[in-house]
Amino acid sequence: MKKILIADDHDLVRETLADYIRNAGEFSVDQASSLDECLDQIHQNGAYDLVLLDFTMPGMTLPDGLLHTLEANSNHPVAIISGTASPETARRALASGAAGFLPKTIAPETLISAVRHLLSGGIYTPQQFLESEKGGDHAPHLTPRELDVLRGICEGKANKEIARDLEVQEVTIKLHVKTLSRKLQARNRTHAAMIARDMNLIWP
Amino acid sequence: MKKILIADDHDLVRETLADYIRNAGEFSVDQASSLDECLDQIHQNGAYDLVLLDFTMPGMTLPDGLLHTLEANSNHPVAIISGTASPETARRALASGAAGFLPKTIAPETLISAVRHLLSGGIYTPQQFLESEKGGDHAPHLTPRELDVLRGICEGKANKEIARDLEVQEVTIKLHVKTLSRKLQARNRTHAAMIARDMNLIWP
DNA sequence: TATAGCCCTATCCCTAAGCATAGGATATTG
DNA sequence: CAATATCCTATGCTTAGGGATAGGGCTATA
Repeated sequence: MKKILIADDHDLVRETLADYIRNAGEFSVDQASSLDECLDQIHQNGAYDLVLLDFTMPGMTLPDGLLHTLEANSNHPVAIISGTASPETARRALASGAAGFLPKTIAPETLISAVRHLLSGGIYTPQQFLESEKGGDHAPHLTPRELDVLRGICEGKANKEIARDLEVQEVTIKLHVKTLSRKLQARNRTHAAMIARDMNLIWP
Repeated sequence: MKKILIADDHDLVRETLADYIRNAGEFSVDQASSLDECLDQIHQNGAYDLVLLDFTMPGMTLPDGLLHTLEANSNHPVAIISGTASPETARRALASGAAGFLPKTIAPETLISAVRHLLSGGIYTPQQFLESEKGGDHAPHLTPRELDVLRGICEGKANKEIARDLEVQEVTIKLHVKTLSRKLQARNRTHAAMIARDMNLIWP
């Protein structure tokens, strides 16, 4: 029987979901409620045949959280499951090596068939997320430093303050703000903050 | 048999959840996948004994979405259910007339008992959300105009741009930005945007 | 009618943000 | 080694954001 791990911090959602998948009778399901717990489970129980990762759980980021999980799971399929899904995010997830992207808006029966498909090595993405695949829309790669600055922006800090925290000059922060805004295609810091949140780029 | 309406845009979550509650054998459960659909259901089928409203669904805002639902449902209990729950938000929901606040992190069995409690006219809130009840932390009331400006801020627009859209002078926007930032206790527009998103004050 | 809340405007001011350009210091890697 | 990427700094500039203060007009309501 195939082993599946579901990682989601919402007990209510995760457990009813795990129940539902178990009731299909074909899978054994384990659970985790954070990224750390997820990695622990994998290390303890060995690689799973499929890992379903919630996009908005403690410790989860894109792409790092996904990459860590893939590595820990010996590159067995890992799919992202999310409620607040944008096509852009879906593409980022797939580009980073996810085997699938499952919005929580899909029907339960569809989920089961998606799981079967993923277990047999397939890639699953709903049509609507592939249709809007406008060309040249790369997943922006932010450097560690840029992420530091982005974190500060998201907390509403001023450049000067971020500079103090990171122990660099204010001009340097301005530089990072400019470049990361370009990469995110944001028109200013506020926009960048909102985009960052949409994309789950940061984690407090 | 008590009638319950669950409104959540995530089919997967809503349906597995509805199943779970139905399996308790005490309730009949209807579903809606947006605020509008929720209001429609109430108008068509009459008031429900309990409505569970997802916090992050199309059309949902606090407090307006909640108030509309309460009104439509003849003030029968309406509870908010949310994944991204902050104590602050919980307090805002309760202050606006919600009968309860159910984070999606609660255990499924706890949910059932909470539902029973709500149906008998009680108020349900997890302890942790009441404990951190620091005094004097009012739910900020933003005027319609302030919400308009806030929407613009969240889209990364400049004051000048917002002014053009709303057909007023730029100074007016600055005024609104200042006052709404005060009300939200934000240090600047970026911070205000993040807080607004946390509190679900805005909807595109 | 008086009070209060909301909305709009004006003027003055200072600081923060953002852009461009240029250069130096490290690392890593083909 | 040369190429690349990242990070930091500097100078100079323009515009945007944010704050204080002081009005006027409107509407609902006590």
